[in-house]
Amino acid sequence: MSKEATKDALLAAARSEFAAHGIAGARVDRIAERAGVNKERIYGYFGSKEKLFDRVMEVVLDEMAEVVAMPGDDPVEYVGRIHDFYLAHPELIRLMTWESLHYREDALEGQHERIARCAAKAESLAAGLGREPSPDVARTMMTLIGLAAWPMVMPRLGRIVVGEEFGGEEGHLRMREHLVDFVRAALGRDADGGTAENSTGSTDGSTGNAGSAGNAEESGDGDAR
Amino acid sequence: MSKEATKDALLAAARSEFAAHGIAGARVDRIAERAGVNKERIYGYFGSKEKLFDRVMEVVLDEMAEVVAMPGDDPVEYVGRIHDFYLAHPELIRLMTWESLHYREDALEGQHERIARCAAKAESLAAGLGREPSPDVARTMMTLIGLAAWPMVMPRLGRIVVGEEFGGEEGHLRMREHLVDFVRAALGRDADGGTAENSTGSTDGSTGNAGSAGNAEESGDGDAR
DNA sequence: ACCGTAACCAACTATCTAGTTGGAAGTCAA
DNA sequence: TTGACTTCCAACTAGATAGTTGGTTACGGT
Repeated sequence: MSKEATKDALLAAARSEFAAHGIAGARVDRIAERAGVNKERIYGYFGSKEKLFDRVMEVVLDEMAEVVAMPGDDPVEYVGRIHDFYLAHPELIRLMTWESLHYREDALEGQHERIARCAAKAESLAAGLGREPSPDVARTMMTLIGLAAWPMVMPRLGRIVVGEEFGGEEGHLRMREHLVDFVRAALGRDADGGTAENSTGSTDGSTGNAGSAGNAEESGDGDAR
Repeated sequence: MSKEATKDALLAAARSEFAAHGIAGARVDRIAERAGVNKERIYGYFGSKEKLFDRVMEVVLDEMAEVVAMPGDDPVEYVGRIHDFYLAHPELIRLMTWESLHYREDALEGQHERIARCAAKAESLAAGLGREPSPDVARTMMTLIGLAAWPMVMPRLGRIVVGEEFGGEEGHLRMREHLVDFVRAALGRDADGGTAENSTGSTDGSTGNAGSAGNAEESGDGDAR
């Protein structure tokens, strides 16, 4: 096994382990075992458990930036898309959440580039909104990401607030529709986007929009907790 | 020291410890020490570290329900209010977050009553929105909570997306305004009172037209499942 | 005072865990 | 082959940690 392959195996194993148990809960022995590599390699290549976590997070943050990329021409459907992605890749959002709890002020490697890249994305969103790039557009982007991710971040709260029907495939679909509608209203986009459906200020039909959404799921990514 | 006082001291200490370090990261010795109580009492009264965490969470969830209570007559300012509360009580949101990562399907004690109580709140929100209580109103409530909490849940993401100015008192204030505007637009409530002078100026665009948008949707076929 | 019950605690233990060590097995060049 | 270098690993260690134990102190009734 080459050096790189070993490192990759460790990173992949660490990713699952950290996603499932967080930093404190993760066990280096489990990581090594799952990677089929001797534990000592973790220290040889990464230095410590925590540094390994940081390396994992750097990759994850980049992926995150990738996903969140290109709000494209339709900020509304954008939210649906992110939502679906998070739903299909729970471990991504779990890692983000662990990281946020760990949150130390000192930046992760490459933070600066990530910020820069993100600024580019915000420009794209600004274009989609027909506005100039500005901190406020960036805040909108932050908010859209939050809306899409929230149901997956706080499942128990969801069950408390929404009730039993929060969960399940059906529940997720309903939530998705709700989010898309919410954002549509917030951004004041009455169907100007190419979507076929009539925006209907007046409720009723409801379902119409969800259909337009282009696929929803695609379950992938095993790694359940 | 009476039994109750000891238990309370332990719960309070546990709350800080768990908020700071999570379940796996928390140390029972630290909890006992901070409570000024012998560690063994934790096992005597609560059974285990994990059960202690559950007890803490039951209290926290109740508080959460309390805060989230009474959307009252103005759903828009409601979001600002929750936002401020979370900002002022970070440990509450941290505990919620740890818990969500821990998430085991089996409900915490009293989950049912919490759900019931929350349903009552949703009714209040429905009234504020001028709509009938429905699962969709509950979803709106979930979304509003998410909007208010998101910046505190994902500070690092905030810094990446929004940039340096995300943090600090100024940053929080800006975010708050943004959120309130966003919700106002989404719920189609024109500004009544003199809230929020629009600092960013950005705001305007949406508010106007969004008013028309009115409500979002109500799913036709009642409840699934 | 006496007794039973319940709160309390110092010290202990069995286990677990991050991190280390010293050397074996490959790799490549001369 | 030799020798320098790198990747790899089984076994080890020092310290931490959740959970126990056995006994002591406070308390409330009779």
